[in-house]
Parts: sequence; C-alpha cells; structure tokens
Amino acid sequence: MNRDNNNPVYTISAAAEILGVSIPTLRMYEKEGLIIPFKKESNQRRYCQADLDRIKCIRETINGTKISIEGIKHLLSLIPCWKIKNCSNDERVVCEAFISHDKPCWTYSHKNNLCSEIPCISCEVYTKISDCKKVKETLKSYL
Amino acid sequence: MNRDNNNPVYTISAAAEILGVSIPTLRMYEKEGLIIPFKKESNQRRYCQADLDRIKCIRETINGTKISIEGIKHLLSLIPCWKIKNCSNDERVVCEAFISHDKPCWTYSHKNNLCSEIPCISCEVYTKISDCKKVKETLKSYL
DNA sequence: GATAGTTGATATTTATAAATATCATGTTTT
DNA sequence: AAAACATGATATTTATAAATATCAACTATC
Repeated sequence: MNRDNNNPVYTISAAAEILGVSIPTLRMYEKEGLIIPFKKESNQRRYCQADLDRIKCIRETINGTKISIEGIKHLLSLIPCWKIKNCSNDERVVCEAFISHDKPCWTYSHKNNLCSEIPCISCEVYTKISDCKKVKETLKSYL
Repeated sequence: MNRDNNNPVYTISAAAEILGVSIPTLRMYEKEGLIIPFKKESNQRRYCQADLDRIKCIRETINGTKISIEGIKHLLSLIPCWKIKNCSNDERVVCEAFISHDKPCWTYSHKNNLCSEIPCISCEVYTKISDCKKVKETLKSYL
C-alpha cells in the first residue's frame, strides 16, 4: 500500500530486465489476466514494485509448483470477492465473477454492480491476494 | 450411491479399454491422488462405474481446460472437508488437510481425527466432489 | 502347470504450454 | 527528425507435463 510499492515507474523493458524474462512474456501474463499494469494515456505500460513482486510469484508458481496458467486462473477465481466486497444477493446472482469459476473476478467488466465504482487495478480483491497459495487462507477466514 | 455405480467389477485392463487410455495412465492418476480404486486382498485394482466417470472427468479437465494435474490437486485441496465433516477446532489445527493447500484431503493418512473412522474411498468428501469445476459451488454453499 | 493378466518401477515418446523471436506500425525522447 | 522504445499480432522455439512402452516379479484363471 505504500507509495513506492505502487508507483508505476518501470517501463516494460525495465521490468523484463529486472525479472529476467522477455517482453512478450509480460504481455502474455497480462492477457491471461494475471497482472494489471498501469497504462499511460498513450496506452504504454508502466509497472510498479508490487507488479514485479506479483510477477515473481506467478513465475514461481508456474515453474516451481507446476500449476499451469489455466490452473492459476481457476484458483484465483475462487477468491470470494462477493464476501470481501460485501455484494448484495441481487448483485451476486447476475455477476459473472460470482457465477463462473474459470478466471479471476478482475478479468470481467463489472457493469451494473458495486465493482464498477472502482477500477480493478486498485481493488483490494486484486491487490491483496496475488498468490494463489494464499487462496485457501482467505477462504478459511470467511468459512 | 446406487450399487451398480459403486460395484468394483472392472479390471485395470478393462477400465483402460473402456476409457481409451493406457494402464500406466490409470496408475498415474491414482499415484497423484485423483482416483482411489478398490483394491482386492491381493492388491489388484478393481474399478467401478463411478471410478470410470471420475476418470472421464479428470481427462476432460486435463485435455479440455488445460489445468495441469498439479493444478487439479490444488483445486481439490480447497474442498472444505472440515466443514463437510464438521471437524472440531482442535482437530482442524493439527490436520494436514486443513492446513495445507497442495493436494486433496484424501491423500493424507488422517491419524488421530474423525476421518480415521471411515476410509477415504467411501468418504463423501471424496465421492461427492470429483469434478474440480464444482469446487466453487461447494464453497459457496458454506460461505 | 501353463497362459493371461497383474504389480511397481524406470525409460522413452508425444503433445503442448510457456517462452521467445520477429514483424509492421505507433509513441516517446533527445 | 532521427534514434530508441513502445504497441499488438503471428510464427517459432524450448521446456516439460502427460502419456506410453517395457521390464522382472507376482497373482489369477483355465
């Protein structure tokens, strides 16, 4: 949450350099909905330190635990966003994030519910649970 | 739950034939904890119809959705067995299935808690949620 | 007691996810 | 306005998960 962690100062090439990955890889993670970098008015990406940490964690999960990207997406889709955001029942039953189970809530557009008020990039559901190894802990706290 | 579905009549070669997979593949799914076939006194496997359906579902998940076996294991580890079985808090805090998040509860030995009373092969946690696409529905029902 | 089928284990093959390279076009910087 | 770096898209390479083949030892069936 501190300013330095969320200050989007790294270009995509700088981020790739620091992380030791190629630029297309970073674009791929984004396309898969695993990361939401800040975008300038010109559409250029800027990464913050929290983004780099998040990507580091993604890589450890893919290369260390052998969970595939598709598996990570399914795991992150289980984060109980409707509980975290205190969604009404009326909102839940029409919300794709609540209904589906194949990708994280922040990959949906969130029209017509309370999630349209705040962009996903700064939503606590996205920012607080970046590691799919921590989904179970989160679930336990609401069960 | 009906007798025909749970009658372990198929040998491993018959099961492989019906499913269109090799015998080592069936042994692999078992080693990974995705399936628990009945074992005769002589240690030979016998598969029931419910086992075949379960394996069909596993294959669809691996080959259809592209979730890896490791991903499936992580997803199944999120089934809230402690809620389903009504585990006491004392039991939970020392239970590997409750604590860990990398493989399903039925892959643990369950010493010293209520799960030691009944073998996992006939436990409702194992038998009722074979499809990791249905884990979210199960979670919702307890959230 | 001979044939067929099982066991677990290791080695190998195959399929494909993950990562990278390359492209023409657009933006930023000096 | 030239150089450096960005964009998305497609094609290719690489790494490895998933599946299979093969093995000697053991069990079942006729």
